[in-house]
Amino acid sequence: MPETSDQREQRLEKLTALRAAGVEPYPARFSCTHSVAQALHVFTSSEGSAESPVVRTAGRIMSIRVMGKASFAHIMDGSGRIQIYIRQDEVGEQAYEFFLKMFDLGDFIGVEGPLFRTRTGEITIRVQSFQMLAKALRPLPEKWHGLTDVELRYRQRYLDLLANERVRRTFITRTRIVSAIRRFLDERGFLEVETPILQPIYGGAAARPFVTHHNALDCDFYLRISDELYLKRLIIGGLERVYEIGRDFRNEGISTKHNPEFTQIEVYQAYADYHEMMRLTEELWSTVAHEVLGTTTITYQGHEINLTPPWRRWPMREAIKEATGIDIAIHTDLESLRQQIQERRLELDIKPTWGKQIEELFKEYVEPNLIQPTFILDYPLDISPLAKKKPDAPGLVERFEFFIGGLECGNAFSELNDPLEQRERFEMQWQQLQEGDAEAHPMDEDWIRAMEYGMPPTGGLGFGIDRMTMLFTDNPSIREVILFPALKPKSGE
RNA sequence: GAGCCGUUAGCUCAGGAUGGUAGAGCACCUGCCUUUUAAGCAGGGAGUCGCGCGUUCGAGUCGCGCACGGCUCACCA
Repeated sequence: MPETSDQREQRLEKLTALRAAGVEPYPARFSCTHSVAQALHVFTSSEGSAESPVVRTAGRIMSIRVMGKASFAHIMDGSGRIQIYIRQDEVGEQAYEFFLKMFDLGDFIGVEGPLFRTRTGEITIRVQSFQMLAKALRPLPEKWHGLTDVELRYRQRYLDLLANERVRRTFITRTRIVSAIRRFLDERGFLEVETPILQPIYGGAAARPFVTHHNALDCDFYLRISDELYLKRLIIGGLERVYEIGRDFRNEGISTKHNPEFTQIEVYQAYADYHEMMRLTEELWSTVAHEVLGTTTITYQGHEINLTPPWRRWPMREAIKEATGIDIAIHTDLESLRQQIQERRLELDIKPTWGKQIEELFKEYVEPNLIQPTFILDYPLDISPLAKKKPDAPGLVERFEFFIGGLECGNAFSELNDPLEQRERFEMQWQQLQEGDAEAHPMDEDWIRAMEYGMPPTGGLGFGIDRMTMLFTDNPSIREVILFPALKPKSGE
């Protein structure tokens, strides 16, 4: 083998040599009797009996230690990692030489042989025969430090998953969370449904959409910013408990808490109100935590957080009053609210409406301190065009958001089901759109028409699966819980 | 969009204030080694120092611009 500098070149030469020797480096199949985890288990449970079990298993070579006429290696499959032991006198001189010359870290190998325990106590396969299952042409990340370069980890997530056990666990947990949510809702009679991602009018949230074009129809579509208005059409249609887990798209800045595409669940239940949705929320989160993590206490960024119901219910009015001294039930117009902010010398951006100003006040002075699970109740009407008015509370709606670990996790309300009022709300939004608010809700005549056929009282809830996963896996950035987070393409690629 | 920081071998990182032949560990190649496990020992190969322009006799190092990334802020139900 000529010496070349490039490891890929060297491996390509091995590939050629394999084929020249009549060995297919990418065979179609290899039948295993055991996964790696099963092999370990079968040995443990048979230890002490006369015959040691023979297994046939496969995996990726993660380390090799050559000691002359015998070698050790570790192989890894999806279930775990096991050591293999290859001896020249066991497999023959030629086969042993073949192993040394042709196999590299990263290659997939199939092995067969009895299990034993080494002098240091590690369960090991004593290889009697082995086979190349797939040749790797590029070297793996470093075995000790793994892969730490954040950009490489995101752009080549497969390497991150290979090298970093914690990352693997995070994404397995994410999948289990979603399964547990489905189980929870299915058991309670909710139907999982699918609604359009390409929508002629976007809505259900305040956000700027992505626009795309349909060639055959020659018209623009928006990628949905939420599922809300379609799911509520299903409520009108008599599907009284529905949910959807799916991707939403918002054309906004990227941060540790925002990815332009993210996964949200939305749940709607006829004849429920927002109090009912609070009970559903705390029940769901604590049940899922218990199923996935085995506990309802999580640790997030150094905070111990208890998800056991009931969670704190805190009206926004009281929260703001406690944090700033301002009573929004007294200062019910923008002018007097601003005056209060000025008098108290609060550092705050100026917002164009009463509701937005309150929201700003809340975000600045209350939200960062909401570590234990908290429902914040009763939001300003002008930032909630789809929620039902709260009786005897002018300017407020029956809406809550919930916060855990300082993260805004979800949003819910008693759904507005009065079609005439819905029209007025949209007209208010249209006014804000005229005044330059790019996130104001667009008028949706088709939605109003649907509601005019009669919509039962309904509770609706939405929350982010990504942020839930962040909390459950103690990750501070949303990119750590999305397999392939949005990144700018490198120029030239 | 703004500020700060980062980008050196396949990977993890030194070097950079003070400009003068580009370094380490892992990985790779050669040799020795039949219970090792971050195996060991001896030897060896490997670089567009992110890209471009400039200053200089000379730039990984200094200056300017650009790209990508991270954090903070802005934006964001």
